[in-house]
Amino acid sequence: MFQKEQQNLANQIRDILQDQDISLPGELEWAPIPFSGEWGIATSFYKTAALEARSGKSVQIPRRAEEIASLVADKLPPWDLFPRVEAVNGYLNCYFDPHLFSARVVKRVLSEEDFGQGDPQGETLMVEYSQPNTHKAFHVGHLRSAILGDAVCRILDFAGYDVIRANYFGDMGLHVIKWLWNYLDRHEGETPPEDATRWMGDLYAEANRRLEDHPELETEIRELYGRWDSQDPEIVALWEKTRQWSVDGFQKLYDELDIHFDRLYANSEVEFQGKELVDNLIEKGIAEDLRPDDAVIVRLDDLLGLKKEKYRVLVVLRSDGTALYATEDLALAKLKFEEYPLDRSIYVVDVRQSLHFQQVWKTLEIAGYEWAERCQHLSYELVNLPGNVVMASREGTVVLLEDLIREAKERAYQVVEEKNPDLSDQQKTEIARAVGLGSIKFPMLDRENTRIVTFDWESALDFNGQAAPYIQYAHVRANSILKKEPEISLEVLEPAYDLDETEVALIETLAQYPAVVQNAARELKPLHITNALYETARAFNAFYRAAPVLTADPAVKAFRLQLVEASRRVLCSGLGLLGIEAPRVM
RNA sequence: GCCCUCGUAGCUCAAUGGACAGAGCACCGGACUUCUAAUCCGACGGUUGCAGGUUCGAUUCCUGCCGAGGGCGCCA
Repeated sequence: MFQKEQQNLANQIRDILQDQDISLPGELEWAPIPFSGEWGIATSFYKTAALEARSGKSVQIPRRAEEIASLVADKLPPWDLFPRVEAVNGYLNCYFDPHLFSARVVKRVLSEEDFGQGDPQGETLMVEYSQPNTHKAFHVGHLRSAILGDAVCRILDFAGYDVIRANYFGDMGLHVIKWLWNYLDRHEGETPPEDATRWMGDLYAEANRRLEDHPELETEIRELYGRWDSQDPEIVALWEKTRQWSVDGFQKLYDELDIHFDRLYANSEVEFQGKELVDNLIEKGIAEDLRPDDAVIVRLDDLLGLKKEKYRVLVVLRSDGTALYATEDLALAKLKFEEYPLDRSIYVVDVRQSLHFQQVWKTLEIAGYEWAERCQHLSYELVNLPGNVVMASREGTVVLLEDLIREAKERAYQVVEEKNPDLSDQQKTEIARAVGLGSIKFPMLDRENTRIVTFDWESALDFNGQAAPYIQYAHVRANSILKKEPEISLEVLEPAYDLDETEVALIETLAQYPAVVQNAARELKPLHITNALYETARAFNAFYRAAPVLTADPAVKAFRLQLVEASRRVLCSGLGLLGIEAPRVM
């Protein structure tokens, strides 16, 4: 957050080096000084020395880097912001004046409406995530896309991008037909109970079991699919009604998780457009129509003249003319760019569909849609059960989301009861929700997207250590101090006392928050937020232990209260970016 | 066969190509008359899968191998 100071410093260094006929290889790169208790920024001159070496001078790079660093350290004029400058190992360490800078950081956090919020980037992004299938259960395996996509949207939005949140329902396909068949056969006239999504899933599982036991019933399925294709009004009406049951059920879950969307797409919506697009591909000679014996295919590698197989062959329409997922995805990609002025279109979908998306977008690119290259797959690994069991609705190896949420809240409630029995029941319930949901979301966000999450109850509901409750608790601690001193001045004065090292460390993490937000947005990685937030919480806890606030001398107290408020804001803001609530009490 | 991802402490995971590779969990030993101990402090723990290469410098980039998982024309 000291870009201006860095720039000034960099300019001075550039001048000094120019006088010596030394040229920089590019912009100087600054990083925080990595030693604990030390506070400032550092840059190194290895690249500068390496540039000299490459230009023909015979220099030993490490020694030369050291030389340059010392030279700069000697010539740099004294500056109140950086009272101490030293050259070590080819690095130039510029130490902040702790009083000046701490005041500046705290002042900035307190003066801004939303500290860390980025300037408008002038880029419009669509993020598609969650993508549940109607007429099926919603289980823990589906959760990562929803939680990851939601966090990415929150981060992008905060970082200054214009974000459109999209969902894409799988509301038609073989699974839906199976469900409708079983419903008509066994459950006609029934309406869903309170827990509609579970019931929808149960009926789907029942349909699968029946078909497995009696494969001959497949003919009935095909017959029913035919009635759908010919838009038999009775079937269409039933589909619309039952589909809504699922959609309403999903909405309840999304509300519970505080996950929301701006635009709901459905594959039934793009089925027809997809077929049209395929016709168009055939006309252009991009797709080969091999019907009725074979499907409609796009030979991507041949079209691109690739010798080694890379994109392979994409089937864009079944031989009987019915639509595939690919058919619909072609149309959906196009529809998104027609509806919105998108700079990028991001798909939060698991890694197994990686090739599929490469194929779809490459096909569109060949067809001349210039926006196709602005489609991006944010792939993530699956959520497994212990023993490397993949969740599958058909095999019954699932943990239902409803169950997970209920259990998480129950366990959190028990802990609140134990820690804080005097709270009202309503308060306990609210805390249990915040902590329970946080403990579900955090494990999906605090690791690389490309890593498999192994879900087990024990670790998901372990409220200790590097997890959401740790951060929430730090927030609670800040609040409990502020509760006792509700009137704090936002006029930040330079602290007129020797700062405790825990204060310096805490202020350091606060100062880095805006840069972390930008980095997380740029790389689409909520992991950067969880890391930074954990560091802030840890620094706050250390401060909390070492530096008394309420009992301190008035001048010390005044500044520390402001620091507590600044910390509280950053903790709350960061949790918000993850879609996790920051309770005031717990 | 081709392609993708992963391999770091006993376990789960971090680390813009930079300074001694860091946390949590587990185990062991400490700290509540305090702004709430859902906390903190200490100890233990490493040939970053292996072998090369690029670089002043590699956990990070490249190549090969080993191991795990995943994908590859009418599922989504």
